[in-house]
Amino acid sequence: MTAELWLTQLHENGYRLTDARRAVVEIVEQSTRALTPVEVYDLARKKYRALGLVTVYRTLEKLEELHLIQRVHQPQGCQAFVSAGHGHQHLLLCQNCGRVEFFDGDDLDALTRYIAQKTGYQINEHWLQLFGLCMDCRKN
Amino acid sequence: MTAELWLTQLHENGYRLTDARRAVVEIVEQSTRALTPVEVYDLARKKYRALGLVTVYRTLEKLEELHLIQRVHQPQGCQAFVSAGHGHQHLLLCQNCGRVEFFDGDDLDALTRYIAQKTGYQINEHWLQLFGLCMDCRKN
DNA sequence: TACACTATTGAAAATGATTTTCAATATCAA
DNA sequence: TTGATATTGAAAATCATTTTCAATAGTGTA
Repeated sequence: MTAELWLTQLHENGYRLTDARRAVVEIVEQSTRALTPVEVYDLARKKYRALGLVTVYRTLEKLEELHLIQRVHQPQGCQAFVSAGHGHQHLLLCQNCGRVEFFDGDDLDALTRYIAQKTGYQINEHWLQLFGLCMDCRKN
Repeated sequence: MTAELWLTQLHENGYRLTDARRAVVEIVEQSTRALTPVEVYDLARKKYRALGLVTVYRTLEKLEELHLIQRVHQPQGCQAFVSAGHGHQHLLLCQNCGRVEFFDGDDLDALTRYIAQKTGYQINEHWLQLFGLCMDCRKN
């Protein structure tokens, strides 16, 4: 159960463990889709009715700060978060159901070196994201 | 003067040419940085005082629809637009001054095929963006 | 276990970004 | 030149996010 690990992380970083945080963590950790704050709010309130939307925002902020979740950029908007992969990974998104997959194994070094040389930029970082249809969504 | 071309594009697509649109187009077309709607508004109002912010939004919407500009996604936010490159190109952003460069010549086919095979996804699209420091900003 | 300190909470209000509504105006084809 | 109508800016409405604040709950300590 990784939700426990997330809570441990929060605790080890000086944050208190509350029912509100537990509810948010449980929802976000086990989702295979990126969720917006309002979606998290709606889902987490099934576990903890008294939860406030503001607390969802605040909890997501902390989870992002601890690199447990990451923001997902999509053509439709950039407000959603998913549980973050480990190490340097990239996202593969299903355009139909929103399912998120991670992958690594990209080797952009050659490209990066080429572009750096051609443009004179010092390149520090890259974002790579693939979009498509997951196995399930291809079946219709 | 590409601004003229943009106006022609607008006209050919059934949109009228107005002073407001001319001012917005001129600003966005010649900028090397991504600009937010408010930034466009402030700059364009130097050319056309009566311009309204709403018209900026509406004009940006049309320019995006015609693929003359594109939205730029950054860690700080995703509200800014730049003039779009031709064909399939990617962005290289200066983390200091915001300057935007285009590049192509990425070959992600091998990676894409590999990920498709490994995950069962049908991959339709990819986003690749590099971040770094431009020549000028490296000098300090 | 009880306590005290203070981080955390939810509600309401404030802010910021974007969209809608609407009556006045400007564009453009005829 | 004119008339149909696309476009405009202002104000209001909406949606997302942040701030404020007093009440409450978590945590380490006694």
